[in-house]
Amino acid sequence: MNIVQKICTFAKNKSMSTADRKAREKEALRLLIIKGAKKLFIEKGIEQTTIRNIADEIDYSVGTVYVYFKDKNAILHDLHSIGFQELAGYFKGLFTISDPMERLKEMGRVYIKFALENQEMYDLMFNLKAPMEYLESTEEGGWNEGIETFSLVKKTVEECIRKGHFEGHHLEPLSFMVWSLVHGMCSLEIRQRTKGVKFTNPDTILLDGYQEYVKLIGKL
Amino acid sequence: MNIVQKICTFAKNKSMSTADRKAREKEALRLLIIKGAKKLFIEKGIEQTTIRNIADEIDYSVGTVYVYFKDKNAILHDLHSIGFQELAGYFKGLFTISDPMERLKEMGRVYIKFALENQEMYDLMFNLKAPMEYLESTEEGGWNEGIETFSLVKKTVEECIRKGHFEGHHLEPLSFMVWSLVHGMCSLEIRQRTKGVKFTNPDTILLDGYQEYVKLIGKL
DNA sequence: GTCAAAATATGAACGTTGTTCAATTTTTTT
DNA sequence: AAAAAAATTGAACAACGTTCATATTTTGAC
Repeated sequence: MNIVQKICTFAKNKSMSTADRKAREKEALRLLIIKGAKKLFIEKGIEQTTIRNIADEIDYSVGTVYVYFKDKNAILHDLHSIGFQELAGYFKGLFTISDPMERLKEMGRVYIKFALENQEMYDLMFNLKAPMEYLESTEEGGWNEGIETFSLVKKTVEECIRKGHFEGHHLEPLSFMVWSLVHGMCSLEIRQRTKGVKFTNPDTILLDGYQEYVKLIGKL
Repeated sequence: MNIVQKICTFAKNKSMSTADRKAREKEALRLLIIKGAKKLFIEKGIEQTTIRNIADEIDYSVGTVYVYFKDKNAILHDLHSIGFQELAGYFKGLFTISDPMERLKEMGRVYIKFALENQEMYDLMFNLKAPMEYLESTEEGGWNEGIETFSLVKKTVEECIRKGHFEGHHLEPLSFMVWSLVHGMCSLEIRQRTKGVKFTNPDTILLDGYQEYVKLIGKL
């Protein structure tokens, strides 16, 4: 079928239905792969999951996975994006809180909760190299997932400043500091750098640490 | 040579010299491997460095590497410990600063400087799973490297509290928060999660962010 | 100096990994 | 029903960490 025929095929409606179905099927299989991958990642860890595992899980062959994804990094990047969509969704839900200071505090709690309940996903979003390597291997713009989620924090900090809080502080570095503080706690915990450090109460050290931060900014 | 002979050999001094030399040579080769590994890690990244690369670098065979190290994780753990020794060394040097608040601020700057100048080492110390996996595979106590370094921060925070700073705050969660804040900034930067986030001044966002923290605790 | 034994070093071989691609099977169109 | 297109397959490849029987070197007693 040459290009002209393709255009004709595209023009006549009777064959549009099958083309649409094909597209839907392609998307469905893509999603099936992602879903299988996510299941295995959570079950046995990202590093312990192979492409063969994923193919087996969804009853397809290895080759098929590579038809739908350029490489393993592409799968990891897709899942990393899904993680950011979920986190950003939680953040957006917090905009019902009108007091920006309260909203900012709650954002941190939601962030920590998300990180602890989705440790493999969090790893993918913030610790692993794969998603960033995928971005560098393609020419499809920057790290929009992170930028957009961060902008929700920045917007909230901005409202705080406008309301008279954080006097003498600057929006961007302050927002970065806030993000870093919460990320740092989650990162240390998930990467096992709190184990062995004998805190008085190891089980609540994250929330206790966060409480110190809340106390701190409460004075500003 | 049976066990009795070994004890005899150990008892008589004339053969101690060669035994000592042997021990020194073993230690020297062990150090050679570590040094070669570190060089390659810095040159081409940890993930891109193979055991074969390391063996080639020091003109030994793969097998020899495995005589001196149980597995790759053992090498990574050794280097991770060396990193902590270096960082703890810098921290100890700061105890010439008598004002604990000034010392705490300087600790953060030194920490950030160390992280940015030794990104692969920092990754090993705080982001990679290998060193912790090694600890779990052996029964040789906990994560002393991290605990001891953290205790230097804790000690300084304690002095701050004693001097009347951080009123209403608690030592351990507060220290954890401080560490998390600085680690979070370094982790986000090193793992490329600041790239693409269009800060007004991307080159200085870490120090700018840290400055906000310094400003913050300066009021307490 | 000689020689057996102990210590050290070697690299071929194994099982897994991510990845590719010619061949096969299935679906669509004519 | 046949031809064309699309989708799927799994054997094969290179590279990885790791092992271990073999080879080499060093040691200590005579």
